[in-house]
Amino acid sequence: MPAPTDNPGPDDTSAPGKAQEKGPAKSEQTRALILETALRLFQERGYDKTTMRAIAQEAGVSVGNAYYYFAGKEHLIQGFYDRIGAEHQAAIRPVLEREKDLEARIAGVLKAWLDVAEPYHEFAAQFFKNAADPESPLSPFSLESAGPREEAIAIHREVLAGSKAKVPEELRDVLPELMWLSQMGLVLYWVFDRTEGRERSYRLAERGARLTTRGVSLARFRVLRPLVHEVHELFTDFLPGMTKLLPDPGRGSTLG
Amino acid sequence: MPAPTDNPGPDDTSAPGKAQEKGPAKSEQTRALILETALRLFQERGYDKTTMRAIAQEAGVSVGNAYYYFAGKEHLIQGFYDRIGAEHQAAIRPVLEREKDLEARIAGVLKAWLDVAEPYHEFAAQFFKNAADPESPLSPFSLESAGPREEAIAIHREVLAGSKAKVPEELRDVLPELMWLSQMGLVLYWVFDRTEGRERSYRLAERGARLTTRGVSLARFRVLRPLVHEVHELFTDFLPGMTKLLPDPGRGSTLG
DNA sequence: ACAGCGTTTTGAACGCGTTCAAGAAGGGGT
DNA sequence: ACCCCTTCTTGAACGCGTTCAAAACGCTGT
Repeated sequence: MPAPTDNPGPDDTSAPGKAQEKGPAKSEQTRALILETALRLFQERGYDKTTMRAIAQEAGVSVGNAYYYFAGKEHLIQGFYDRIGAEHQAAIRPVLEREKDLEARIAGVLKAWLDVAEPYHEFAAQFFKNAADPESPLSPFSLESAGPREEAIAIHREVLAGSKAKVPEELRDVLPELMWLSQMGLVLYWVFDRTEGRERSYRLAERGARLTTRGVSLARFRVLRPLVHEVHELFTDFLPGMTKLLPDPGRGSTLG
Repeated sequence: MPAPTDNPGPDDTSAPGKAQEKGPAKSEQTRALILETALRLFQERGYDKTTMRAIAQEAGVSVGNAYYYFAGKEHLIQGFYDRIGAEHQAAIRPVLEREKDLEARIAGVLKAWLDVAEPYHEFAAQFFKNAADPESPLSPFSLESAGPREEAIAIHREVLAGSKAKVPEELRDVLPELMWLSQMGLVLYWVFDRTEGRERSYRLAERGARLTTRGVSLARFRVLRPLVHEVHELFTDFLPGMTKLLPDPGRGSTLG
């Protein structure tokens, strides 16, 4: 367990001093300074070799101050998630406008992710370690990541909606989530990928896009009804419930 | 990075003193003692709350001594992997002899795993953290895990071979690996599963078994040819290569 | 100016994983 | 017996993430 994150300070993504009415508090500047410094050092030296002391010193603050704003070292890499997410959103815009073919759209979105994530590959493993930990708020499945996750799924919804492909009724709801899940698979593969320029990951993205497209277009055949139904059931039952698997996040007042 | 694992001491799973000709060296006893103590304490107090100092003290040795036998704290949990693997092998024997129906065989094997793994669920997350790290030898995809991984895949091969289901030529080779991969998916789900008695994981196992079975039996239809071909290609191309994605493990003598 | 109070900042201290130089044990070989 | 070499064992020391009591700061009301 990293830490209960019950700091007295403002939590991640929360506003500065709440009693404040004025502009961007000094607090936000300090917070940003620490974050920027951390991300820079992570990129320069790698995650493990960047110490909290170094971050603090380089930012011109004390160690304790860093912990006032961030619950722990791993919370600093949340900044990378956000950054990648934002860059990805920007990168796919032209792709989704240009391409109308489903396969091209999927491949485009996936490859765009690989593109923007490339600079961070070196320590991607590091945040994957935390990602696999159900306790960690950094896990893509965690409640805390619900926002970014929804955004990512929305991308796939748009990929699907903007294409001319005919998607069977039954799949329409779950498919985006399924595509997101397979994207997580790609990410996992990518993390392990040591090939030059992440070449194999790009090829996997292409193949995955093709496979998905074929699957979708075949899904309307009669023989596949039971299979499609099965897939649909499995993912409606188990995917949305994933976050619910985690312990209830402190139901303070149960109204009873 | 945990540590280069180039200790002077005997490596995991290696014989004791090599110059020795005699029986089970004292060394092996010490090693086993430390391991047993560690596993016991992990189970009693959880992984994080068990310190190396406590393990050493409880085992009646010094901290340094533990590090002589094990490259690091996380290497101690390798013992759990082995234990689970062995217990699983034993647990599936009756299942594979009794059941001849493919779906029942798959479900049986998966549920058997959930059964034997249950006592370790509490800190399963901990070893999953390492598992997602490509650098870690504990990752199920790592070269170091090739042995256990092959064993696990062999189980699925046997599941398939011993059933009366007709498996299309093209899938016969890759299917066991695919089933193993989906098993890893189940394990991931299980790690996150907080429901009573891991109830949802069991249901997912059942559903997964059904889905796989349906998929296999449908795979012989004509319309599905391209899809099956796609799946086959994707997994022959990318799955076996996974370990190859990792950096070459010191190619000492390249024979040329 | 001053007191009161929330917010922000500090840095010493703690606990833990890990390392390492030094020593103890156990055998041959002479 | 003695030396020498490998194998094993020790525990102090190091580095790092993290905590916490105390101080500094900034603001508002009087």
